[in-house]
Amino acid sequence: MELDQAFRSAALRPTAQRYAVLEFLAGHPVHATAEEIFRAVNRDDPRASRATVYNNLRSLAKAGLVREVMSEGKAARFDANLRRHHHFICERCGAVEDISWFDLPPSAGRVALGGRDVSNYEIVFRGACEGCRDAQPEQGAK
Amino acid sequence: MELDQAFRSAALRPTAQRYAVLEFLAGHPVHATAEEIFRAVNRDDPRASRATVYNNLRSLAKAGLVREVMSEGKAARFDANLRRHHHFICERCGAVEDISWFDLPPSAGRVALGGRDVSNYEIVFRGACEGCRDAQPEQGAK
DNA sequence: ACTCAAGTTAGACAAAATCTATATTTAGAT
DNA sequence: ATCTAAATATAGATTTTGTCTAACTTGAGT
Repeated sequence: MELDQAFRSAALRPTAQRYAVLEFLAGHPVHATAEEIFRAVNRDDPRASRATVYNNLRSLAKAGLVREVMSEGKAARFDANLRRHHHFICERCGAVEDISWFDLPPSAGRVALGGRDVSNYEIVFRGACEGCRDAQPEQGAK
Repeated sequence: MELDQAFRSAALRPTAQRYAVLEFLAGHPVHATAEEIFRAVNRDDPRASRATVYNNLRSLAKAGLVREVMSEGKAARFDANLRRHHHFICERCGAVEDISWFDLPPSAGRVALGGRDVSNYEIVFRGACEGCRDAQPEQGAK
């Protein structure tokens, strides 16, 4: 499976717990919180303590197999989508969706960025997702 | 002062505590955490409890005068939202800097965004800020 | 089999945010 | 000016999120 591949190329030991964390994230592209991952991993067998989940999220992140995505709520969220992508946040239902990658025109922001050395960027869009857009346009009063 | 203006147009009561929170954020564009705001506000007079600071950050955010900016650490960070802007995060020193606003070309991402209704967006750049770029290129071992 | 380092663990701890119940302030009516 | 209802503020308890510690387990290399 390609997860083994990922571990090998990252020179990271694929322990049962670590594997389970990565497997969950790879199979659930929903930007799970550490707590959700903890519960999911413990539903199946290789039990992992909270500390282990946090430890592994950190080692996976350091190896580049997972990344912590910025989020508005208090709990950190993680993502195993290794392809570059942008994000869309629905302001009505709170869903966070991946947007497939497109480049900014090379000139964009050249002036605004001044002497900074940009190695990466990401666009975060906000608005109404398809589901919410089709629902009640505003719900009047409340 | 323009803050009164802001309160009036948001139909939000400018209580001493609320005013102090907004004033601090407007005067310190550094993406403060709630804790920093709490301490700053209590250095001067109108003392505010922690709960009040959180309450006011939320009411100000709902009124659009302030916004919670996404951040990597665990503590939420806030920004007085008087001008639209992008962000730059230095991957070496962790600084978060504001980048003056520029629009995305209207066609950008049209396909990738599908049927979503975008009402706003923000670009987050990463890399080395001017200070870090000029410092040691990598620092060898560590 | 023995050793050492990496990994895991439970639970204590700390930090960040929210909640609760009460007190205070304010805007508007009288 | 006084009263009342709604909005706001408060201290402290509580919950949620994340980190730390110290003991235990595992496995690769010898």
